[in-house]
Amino acid sequence: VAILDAALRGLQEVGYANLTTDRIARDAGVGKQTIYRWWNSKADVVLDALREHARAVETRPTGELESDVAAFMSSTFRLLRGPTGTGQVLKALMAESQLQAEFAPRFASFIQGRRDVLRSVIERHASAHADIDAAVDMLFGALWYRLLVEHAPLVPSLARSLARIVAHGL
Amino acid sequence: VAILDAALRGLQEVGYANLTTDRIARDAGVGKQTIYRWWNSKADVVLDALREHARAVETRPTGELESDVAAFMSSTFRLLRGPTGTGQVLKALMAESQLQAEFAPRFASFIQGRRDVLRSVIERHASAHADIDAAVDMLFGALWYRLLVEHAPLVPSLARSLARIVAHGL
Amino acid sequence: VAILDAALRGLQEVGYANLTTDRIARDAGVGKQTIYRWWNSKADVVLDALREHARAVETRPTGELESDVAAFMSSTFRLLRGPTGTGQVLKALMAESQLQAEFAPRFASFIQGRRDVLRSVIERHASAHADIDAAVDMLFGALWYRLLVEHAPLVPSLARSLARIVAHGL
Amino acid sequence: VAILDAALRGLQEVGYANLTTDRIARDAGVGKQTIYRWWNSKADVVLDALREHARAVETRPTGELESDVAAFMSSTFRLLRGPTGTGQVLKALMAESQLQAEFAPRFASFIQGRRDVLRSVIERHASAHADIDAAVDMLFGALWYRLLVEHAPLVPSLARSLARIVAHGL
DNA sequence: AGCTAACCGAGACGGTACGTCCCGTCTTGCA
DNA sequence: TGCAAGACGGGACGTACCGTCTCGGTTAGCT
Repeated sequence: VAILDAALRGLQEVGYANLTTDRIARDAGVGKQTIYRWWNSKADVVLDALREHARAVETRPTGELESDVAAFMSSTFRLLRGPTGTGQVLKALMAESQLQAEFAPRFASFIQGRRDVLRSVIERHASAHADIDAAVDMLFGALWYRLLVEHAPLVPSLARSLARIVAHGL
Repeated sequence: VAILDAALRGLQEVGYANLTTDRIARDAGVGKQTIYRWWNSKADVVLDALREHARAVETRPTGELESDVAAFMSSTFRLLRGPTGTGQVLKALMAESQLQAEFAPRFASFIQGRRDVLRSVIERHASAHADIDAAVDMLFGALWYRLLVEHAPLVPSLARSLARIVAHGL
Repeated sequence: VAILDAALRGLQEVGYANLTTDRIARDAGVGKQTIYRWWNSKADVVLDALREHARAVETRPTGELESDVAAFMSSTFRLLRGPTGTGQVLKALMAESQLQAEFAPRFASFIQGRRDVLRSVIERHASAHADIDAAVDMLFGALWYRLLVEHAPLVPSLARSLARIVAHGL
Repeated sequence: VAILDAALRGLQEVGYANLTTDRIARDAGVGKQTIYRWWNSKADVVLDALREHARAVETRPTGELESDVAAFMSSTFRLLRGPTGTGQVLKALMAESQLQAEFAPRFASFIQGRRDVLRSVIERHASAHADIDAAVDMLFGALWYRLLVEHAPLVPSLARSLARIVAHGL
């Protein structure tokens, strides 16, 4: 509702770190208590506000494991680098989930949702005995690792490299 | 010095999130100012306190890429799961580096040190045109991903799976 | 009605200061709105709940000013020290009337009622030119002063002392 | 210090009921914590801010009980009606001491200080066996009663009436 | 040996955000 | 249709830490 909108607006204006509960409340024209009634912390609000963004990543199958994976990763990269600052927000949520124990499970379930999508993409092609979990961890792991450490950008060529290695390695 | 000891002690007693500068100062029998004279935040103190732990991961080369990588990853996993809570602290530092912009570069350089070690392990065997950066990102990425999200533990069998996929995929 | 009962029950269980409108409503099995429809604040509810208690103080005239006054004051003291906590509640209402401007006139009219009773007791005996208002203020004043400050209890001997001074002084 | 000044300023600008801890802190250019470090509530701050005002009431003895008492009461009335709003603030403090149990003893000791002054005035003349406590209660009682209920103002003629009754009654 | 200067513990300080509490009003859904 | 139930906007509260700033006592070095 208005609270989620206010949260997104605040994220773009001042960034997650400077986003306060008071600010969201004021922007949304809402009492602080109303926020605490429905969520446990600003992290939960932001996670909710973000959920719909994530749905945007969809790929239709081609015939090949490598190209499917490359397409999926590319599409995700694009979202994260996009103008909505989704990447920056996800970084902050990952951080919050480390520091606020009670937020962690809710964030983990969001992550699990993404894993399931990628897993189903791989399962379309992979042999049954392959270690798909490890592959998913490597793909998303590389993504998160670059996102968090920022030693290098999430460029399309990386998506292709990752896809190639996994496709050959499985 | 005594400050680093107090920091480590505090980490094990209350965890990173509940560790405050005041607490470290009191535990170390030191004025807060003395801490700020040498470090910029508790994250820097903890990073310093941690640096020596990381040096423990060393592997001597065998003849094979796959087994070298598996050994390196296994050894790292062991450290992270160890009784000193190194894994937990690293998670918290990664989190802090997202929320405190000025800490990020110092943490990134710590990360880069680890990358360099793994990279040199791979370079002993890989062909020159292989995408080693992507491989390193996948290996460390998978590690961090599991460490942060905790959807599955860092078991030795994962180390072997990761090594196999990378060795075949490169 | 049930609301007044719930208010009295609440007063004895948690005291005036911790009595909230929500609590009265919940205890009475009533919507908060229903309370606000008939009263302006919890102070008004409590004042209503209290009114009947006050009627209990009645004295029949003897022949003497001093003994009539002593009897009236004694009787009032007895009520205030009684097991219903009337004294405690009155203190709280006096407090509320200081902090909530719109409640003050309603409380003042309650007070005026008591003044009228005492005044008529004195007028039975006093000479017309005596300053009865001052006497009433002194008598009730001493009562309220001890009630509010609690530097000493409202014992019967005080009632006699007050009556003696006023009777001789007028 | 600056906090007490800010409190007094705030009292005159918005009155006790609308005076908030945040406001005092902001006006004084001070962190809220600093206030809570030295006082327990805004009531304590205000009580402190007020203490010096009270010292202003001093009377030198004449030869007569009645005139001494009348002078003391008159002088006190003048202070309470004065332009600093001392009377209004005292009302609010009396109210607070009813609603905040832990403030009550501190306020009571302030009250006791005033009692001691009046008592010593009376003791200069009164016979040893007279009930001076009752007299003090009546005098200050009448004062507080009118101050709190506001059924009539604290005019000098009242001071004279009270003094006469007490002087004749003792 | 005495005097001075640097250092450092202790912790008060200005400041910001937090999460809770209660108020008095507004909305919903059952009877 | 009326009322219980309770969500809501609002705003003060008291607490927790942050990073900076005094304040004294101690110590080390210089005279």
